[in-house]
Amino acid sequence: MTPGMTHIKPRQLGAEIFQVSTGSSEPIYRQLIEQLRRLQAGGQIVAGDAMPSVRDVASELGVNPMTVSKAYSMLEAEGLLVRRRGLGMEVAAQAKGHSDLASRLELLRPSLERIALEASQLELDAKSVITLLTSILKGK
Amino acid sequence: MTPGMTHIKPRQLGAEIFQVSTGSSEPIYRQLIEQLRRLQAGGQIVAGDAMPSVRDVASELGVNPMTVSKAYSMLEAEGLLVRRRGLGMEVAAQAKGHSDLASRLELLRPSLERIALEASQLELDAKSVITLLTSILKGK
Amino acid sequence: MTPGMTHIKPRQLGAEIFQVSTGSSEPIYRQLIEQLRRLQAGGQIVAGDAMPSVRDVASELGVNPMTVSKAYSMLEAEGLLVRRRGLGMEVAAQAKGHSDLASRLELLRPSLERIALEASQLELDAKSVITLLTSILKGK
Amino acid sequence: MTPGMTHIKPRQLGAEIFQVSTGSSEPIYRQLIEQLRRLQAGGQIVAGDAMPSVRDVASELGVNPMTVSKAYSMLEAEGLLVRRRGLGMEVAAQAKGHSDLASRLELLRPSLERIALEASQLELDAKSVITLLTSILKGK
DNA sequence: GTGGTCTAGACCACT
DNA sequence: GTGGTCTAGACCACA
Repeated sequence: MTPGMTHIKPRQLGAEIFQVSTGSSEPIYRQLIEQLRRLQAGGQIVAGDAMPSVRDVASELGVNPMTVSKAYSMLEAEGLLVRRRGLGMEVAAQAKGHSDLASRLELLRPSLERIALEASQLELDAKSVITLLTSILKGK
Repeated sequence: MTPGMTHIKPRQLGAEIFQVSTGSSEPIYRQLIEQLRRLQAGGQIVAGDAMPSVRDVASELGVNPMTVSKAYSMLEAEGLLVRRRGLGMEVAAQAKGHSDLASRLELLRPSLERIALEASQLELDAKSVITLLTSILKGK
Repeated sequence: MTPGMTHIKPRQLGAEIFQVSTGSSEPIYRQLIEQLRRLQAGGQIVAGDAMPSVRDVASELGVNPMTVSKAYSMLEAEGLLVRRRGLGMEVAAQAKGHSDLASRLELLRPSLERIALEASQLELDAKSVITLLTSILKGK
Repeated sequence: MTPGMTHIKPRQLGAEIFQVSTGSSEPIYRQLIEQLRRLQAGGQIVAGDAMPSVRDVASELGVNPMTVSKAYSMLEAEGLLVRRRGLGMEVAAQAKGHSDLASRLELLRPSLERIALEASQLELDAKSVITLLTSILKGK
């Protein structure tokens, strides 16, 4: 491709964008839905990106295709994905796109409040919790 | 326990020790079980403490008494609670009791790892996350 | 029941509120969804009414329970139904309720426009179409 | 056909004879098939008329050429169209031709019965429905 | 009893 | 190849 010539062609996303824990009590299809919402809010997937096929995701994760399909369908109903008949799903143009930092932090707030509740039940001081979280965040 | 201070009569715990979110996909009975485990590891409930009655907890939380009863039964099977016929449940003497700081932190690690995953999907930097968590922990 | 004493108890809806044509190309679950939306807009089902169980509807219609469940889930996601854990689904309080005549007519407009298109392709005059529709409407 | 008026050369139909809604759950190829059946029953297309090319219809409607091709093939199998090698499809001589009014009305009956069902679910009175349909039919 | 989730597998519509 | 729909049947969470 000649430098200076930019092909604005949609990206094909791979099945590895998803990570599920089958042991969790959270339903798999819901894990997929919430991950995709975050990836979209974080700007890691953008309008026009082609989603990995239902079958690819299903075989990669070792789950039934219908489980993935259910997640895709609900994301389509919610407007985050659009179906291209016979071609697959892609990220909707309508999708709000990369949110600003404050909005994204707000999406994390409920999870952090849960942490705070658990920490208080465990009688953990703020410093210990922060230290551990910092090391986990840095380790990634 | 402060030396010189003797527990003569067991403490009666109130239903407010539990907080559940009925909207969550996590089963209510499991929320109850995990909260009680944390309260016990954190030393906030100790051997001999009388648990609030199934009926009180159920009405306080607005859930079905069977749900609370199921949690209590599973905690009894696990050895954390014991059933005192005619008196209700109390925290078992056998219960390991207050764990050390490192052990309690380990109980929080899975939740923190989930936070790290969500944060990375939201493209949030460590500093912002730490700042928000700190403010939430301090606010409590 | 003593006259003058009114029990405001929620009504239990029967499976016969639904009619599906399995031969149609419109998916069964979607037929169910759209029928329920109309019944609600028409005020024939109101907030608090208990929906017939998934199993009842499935056996009455001769379809798989998952098909009915899918319709119920999507109506729940859309806010028209709420799930009462262990008890079944009921019409949401939030549901807008009986719409006014003009709004309900608007819900019928797309179908009527389709009729107009088909009639024009069949070279049918307005009078004949109106006459036939009138007889069908009266026959009900 | 007016006496004295002779069709010497077949008419070339344009792609605009078709109208599809891609959002509908009704398959596009079926929408095409049914529209053509109606146009033929209504006498708007007659034996010998040349159908617009698959490519024209596809680009005009924004659908895949295979979809149009499939509809044409099924109409050919049904005998309504014939394939003229190198020239495209045309309306078959064998086609029954313009049906009488009663027959055409019967083709519309199923759609009207659906209207009646929807109207009853919306608790709409016959008069309102008739009034709206009349205005739509007149407006066209 | 209620609905929810998941699987395995079939068939369909569309590219 | 893509996703959609449906079935039959299993197991779970909750009342």
